[in-house]
Amino acid sequence: MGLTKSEIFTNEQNEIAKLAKAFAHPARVAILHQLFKSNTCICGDLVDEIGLAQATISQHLKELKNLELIKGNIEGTSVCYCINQTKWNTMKQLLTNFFNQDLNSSFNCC
Amino acid sequence: MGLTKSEIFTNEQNEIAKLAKAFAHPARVAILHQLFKSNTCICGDLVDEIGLAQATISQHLKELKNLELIKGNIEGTSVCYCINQTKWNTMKQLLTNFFNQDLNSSFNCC
DNA sequence: TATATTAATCGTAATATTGCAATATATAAA
DNA sequence: TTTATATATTGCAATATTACGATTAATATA
Repeated sequence: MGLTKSEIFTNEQNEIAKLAKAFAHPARVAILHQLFKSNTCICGDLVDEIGLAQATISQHLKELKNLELIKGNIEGTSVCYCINQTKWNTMKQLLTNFFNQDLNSSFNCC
Repeated sequence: MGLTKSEIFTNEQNEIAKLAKAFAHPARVAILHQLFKSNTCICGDLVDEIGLAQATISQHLKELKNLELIKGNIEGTSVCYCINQTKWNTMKQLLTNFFNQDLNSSFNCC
């Protein structure tokens, strides 16, 4: 128990859920906000900007990187992160399609 | 520890995260798919359609109801659920705005 | 009224997530 | 080469989530 039964859902449903998880924590939303807002996207800057420990930020960055929503680039001792625009766009497509699906009819029981 | 530090994030960041959680599990995505697809949206039908126990479906429905993304309507012994279109639209607005934010510049370190 | 049907709630086990201190790693600078 | 700087990883504690059997509550039907 406690284990999500992925096998009973469609690939699309699992993919939507997986991507939505990226935004399901305010720290990751804050990181993404920052990456959009700023040209410099050094990990240390994110730690300063958001008030969480370095280890915690690093962990959230790893999750976003695993989903390929961001890319990291080593620059000396620091790492420069930025949005992976290609993946961001396919994610956007999938999620907005989900949001924009129409009700089958005007019938509404509630 | 293990407790999300909501107070260090903006209201918008917390709200995005809270709503994204609704879609962060395939069972809830499946429930919403079903509610969009079908006129009849009886809880028992969802249990049959999706292969999870009644208690589990009921719990997921409760979360969606708490977020006000769906409404429930008692009909005899059964309960008819459907999308709360007003809330769905405000959610859609918030999330798509987030997805559509532009990069500050064409500069890209990666 | 007694019984069946439907959904919510409770209790609990298993698993996942969040957060951080401590440590490891890797590069830059002295 | 030694030291400083920046990030990743490890280990662990606290909390949250997921799933389901059992039970409860509420209505419908016989």
